[in-house]
Amino acid sequence: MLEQAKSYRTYPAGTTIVGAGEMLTHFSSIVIGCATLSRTLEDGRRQNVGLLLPSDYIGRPGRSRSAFDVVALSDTVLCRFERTEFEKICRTTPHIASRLLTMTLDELDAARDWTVVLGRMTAREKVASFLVNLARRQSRVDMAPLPENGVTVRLPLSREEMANHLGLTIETTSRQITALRKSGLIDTQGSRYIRIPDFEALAIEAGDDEDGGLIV
Amino acid sequence: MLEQAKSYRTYPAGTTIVGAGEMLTHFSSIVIGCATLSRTLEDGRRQNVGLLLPSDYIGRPGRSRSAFDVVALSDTVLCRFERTEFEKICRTTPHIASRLLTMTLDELDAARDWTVVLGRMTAREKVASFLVNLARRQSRVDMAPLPENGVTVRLPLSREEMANHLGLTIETTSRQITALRKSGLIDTQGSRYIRIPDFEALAIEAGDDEDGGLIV
DNA sequence: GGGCCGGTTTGATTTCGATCAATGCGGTCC
DNA sequence: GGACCGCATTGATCGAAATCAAACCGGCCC
Repeated sequence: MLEQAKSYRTYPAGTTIVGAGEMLTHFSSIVIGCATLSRTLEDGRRQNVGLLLPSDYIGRPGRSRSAFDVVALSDTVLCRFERTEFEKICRTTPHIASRLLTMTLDELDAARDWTVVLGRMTAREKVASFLVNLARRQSRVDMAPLPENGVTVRLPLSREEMANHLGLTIETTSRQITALRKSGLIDTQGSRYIRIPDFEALAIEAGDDEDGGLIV
Repeated sequence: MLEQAKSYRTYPAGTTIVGAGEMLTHFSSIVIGCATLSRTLEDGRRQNVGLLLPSDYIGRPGRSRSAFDVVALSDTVLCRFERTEFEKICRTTPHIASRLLTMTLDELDAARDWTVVLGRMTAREKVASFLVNLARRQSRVDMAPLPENGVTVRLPLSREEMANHLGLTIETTSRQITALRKSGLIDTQGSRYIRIPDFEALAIEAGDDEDGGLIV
């Protein structure tokens, strides 16, 4: 059933996997790599609405077109099911459907959490929140708990893509990273690696009252 | 089955239906009224992450606590199912589960759309977007198509709640409404009624390239 | 009526992030 | 090596929205 319908496909970094409004022939999940879900306004303003990491899925049963652009940030391998085939599987395998619902509800919570960041946080808090979220997700993907002292995060995005995620410009994003470094909250190693010496301290800077449990 | 497990409950305007982090004993849907889904940061900043109108639901199978505050804006009647009972129904009635998935996917798209508004739009565009969205949703609830000329929207929220929805302050929200009125894009009748003489014009102001079809 | 009270509007000023504009930095190609 | 190119950082200035502060308005109670 599931096994037979499965196929894999690789997208090089920078490729558009699906454009907004285009047909989504497959339901896929990310095996390796990283992609963004974004929208571009006519005048060129762009906003990322999601960051897809391994185990995240693309596409949805019952909707044939994508509402957003899906762009591979790094070389990305997708595990794919033909959409109508997948819908059939959903109907006949309650367990899959229920798992999908749980994942979707989690994504909904994450999207709403992000809404708070975009609507009410300062540039500094936005950057701090993003790093905290990314560190949590990466530790979850790696199946390793956050080390007590010193986490290193690999940024899968350029400054421009970070800015699009945060609703900021490249310049302010860069300035805030510099500012966080000067405050001793982070350490930079090239532009793609950030070490967080005290995770709790950064989480506080992110205005994150919640206990950042790994399992959400 | 469904019929027997059902109960109704009314919440007066201003009441908190569930607080963030509290137990969610029921899965409910709004019958009459209007509620917000919001989060408050320690320093008092507040962001609405959703506006719940009739037919929207509150709660989720598989999660016992609410991630957000749910507050009734007007007197609100909920149709409720005991949560564990509802989960049982979901497992045994694939049709319900699949309907719930569709609704959740729609909410996810809406949350992501809103993310774009919060992240990249100006105050004027935010207010215009909100009015356009609200008009579309109200016309859907009323099951009536948007009249070609002149829609009147009843705002179920105060300026403060609008500001919390838009990631703005009360003052800028109010100023933008005044500005849209002076531009002839809207007409105000008291602070809770807004008439939109030319819906398309307002949609353009909202940076809305999409054809705002009623059925999404 | 008059006074109060909550919400809304309007005004003056400040501030944070955007914009405009260099400069820096690492990699690659000649 | 040197020139170039794409990205990132830093600097100077501008502007949109926040903040501070004052009217305004409608409803309600005395």
